Amino acid sequence: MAQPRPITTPCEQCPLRRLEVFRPFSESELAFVSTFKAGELNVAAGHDLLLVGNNSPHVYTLLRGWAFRYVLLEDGRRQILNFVLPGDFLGLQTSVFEVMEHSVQALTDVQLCLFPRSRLWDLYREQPGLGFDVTWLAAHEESLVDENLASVGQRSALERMAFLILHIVQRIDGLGLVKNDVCEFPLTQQHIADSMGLSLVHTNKTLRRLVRDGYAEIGGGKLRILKRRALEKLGGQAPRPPRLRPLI
Amino acid sequence: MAQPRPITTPCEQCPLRRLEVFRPFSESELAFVSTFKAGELNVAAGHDLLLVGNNSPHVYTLLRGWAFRYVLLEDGRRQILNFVLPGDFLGLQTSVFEVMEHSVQALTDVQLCLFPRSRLWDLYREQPGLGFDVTWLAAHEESLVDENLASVGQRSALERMAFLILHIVQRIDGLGLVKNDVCEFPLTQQHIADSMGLSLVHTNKTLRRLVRDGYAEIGGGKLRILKRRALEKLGGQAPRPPRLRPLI
DNA sequence: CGCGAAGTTGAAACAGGTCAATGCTTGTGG
DNA sequence: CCACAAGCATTGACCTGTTTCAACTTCGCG
Repeated sequence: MAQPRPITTPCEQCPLRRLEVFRPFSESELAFVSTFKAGELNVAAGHDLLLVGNNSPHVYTLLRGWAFRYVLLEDGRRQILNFVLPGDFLGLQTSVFEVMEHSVQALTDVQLCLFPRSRLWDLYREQPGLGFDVTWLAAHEESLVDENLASVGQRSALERMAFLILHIVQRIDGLGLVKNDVCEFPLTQQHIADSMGLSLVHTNKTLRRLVRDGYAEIGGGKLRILKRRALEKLGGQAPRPPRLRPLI
Repeated sequence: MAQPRPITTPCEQCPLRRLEVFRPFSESELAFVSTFKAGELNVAAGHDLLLVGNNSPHVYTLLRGWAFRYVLLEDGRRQILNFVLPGDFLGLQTSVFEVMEHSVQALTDVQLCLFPRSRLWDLYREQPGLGFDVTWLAAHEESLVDENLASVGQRSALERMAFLILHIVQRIDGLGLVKNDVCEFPLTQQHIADSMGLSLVHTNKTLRRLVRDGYAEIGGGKLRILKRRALEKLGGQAPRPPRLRPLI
């Protein structure tokens, strides 16, 4: 299920780093990250990367694939907090609070860069700019959850659906993975339901309606946006240009 | 409404810092924070401290009083993201993203410590430990929103109410402000409704029910916990010991 | 004393939940 | 190549938690 691997993708040749959403790194920053990286980890879809209550010796950057952060209530209800895409940083909580307060599960097969927690201190000490970047990533993740909370707390099922779709497309787009308004979409309806705080059945009905009314198409692991304007009006999403971000 | 003031509470005599929830600071950390602090700000209840889209030249620590972070949807619906209590750090987003993505409003009259954003870089450079603390605070805030999202997404109205009450009491307790299961509680039902994603009317009915069934008492700006055990079962909150935290 | 903000309460409407059945894939083993 | 199981999607019928609407009360304050 989870197997460490030698490094197949050195940081200097990281395919993500070439993307223009990621801020250019200085020589010394890149050098630091490069020695910071201790290995890679491949995990198959459906398996947990991090588990609530645990305390991993590593922190991670998602290199390939999709994952999601979630919590379980006592009785098994699951809330997906947000989806994790390439370039996102994972496991900060184990460094900061000693234990994870949520779990993270692979949605597709994923590949992660693995960094030893023990050296996180060095990062702050030797590369204050990267320290700031870690804060950036933490604040960024919070802003994702903020938006999600506003959606779940205030919007109707159809509005939430529109929001989720746009939100995901917007993020994927920043990674250069949207062509002609089409992108990968590996979520099952259960994932959608759990992230939006809706029942599976109602999610299905709402999704059907959204498709029937021609807003978008979903199927075969792909998503196609058809009426972007209308979706934006529904979901209340202003189309934002992707923000220049750090990549650790 | 908002008036800067000379410093009346030097960091060395900060009443918060004496509390045992806050981790002890070294001489040099304290010295840094002390010169970092540029002033104080007093804001009256009901006024905004930070406004979405704006970009304040300062970051803040809440010294006294309550506030809340919130976003407004286009049509005026409001989602309260979380409540802000003494010791919490505010305005990080203006440093990290250039603009705020949420607003912050004073719930009671509040007093804030004011730090120049321009020196935040110095903090990371000169005091890596404090840099890490800022990350800590960002991650902590996220964990508050995570819990809130799980509550709003998965729990029934009554459960959410129980969760909110316990959650607040737990946080206030860390500040030493709960005596005999009684604490200040300045929220109106509208605040509660907007934080839980419920209508005002239903919030009222649920709250009434909670009181009628003897779980807690609310009134006169005070909250009294009566059946803690039962509330914890309802709200799914394990009583956690307050975590040792940094205070900038 | 009177006004505005906050809290209460009942009745009716509806969004979304629950239950139950059916189909469609896909992968596995015989 | 077929049978079967397992996971996911779909749909209808019914039920209920929550919203909405519309009073009315209470409280604090100028």
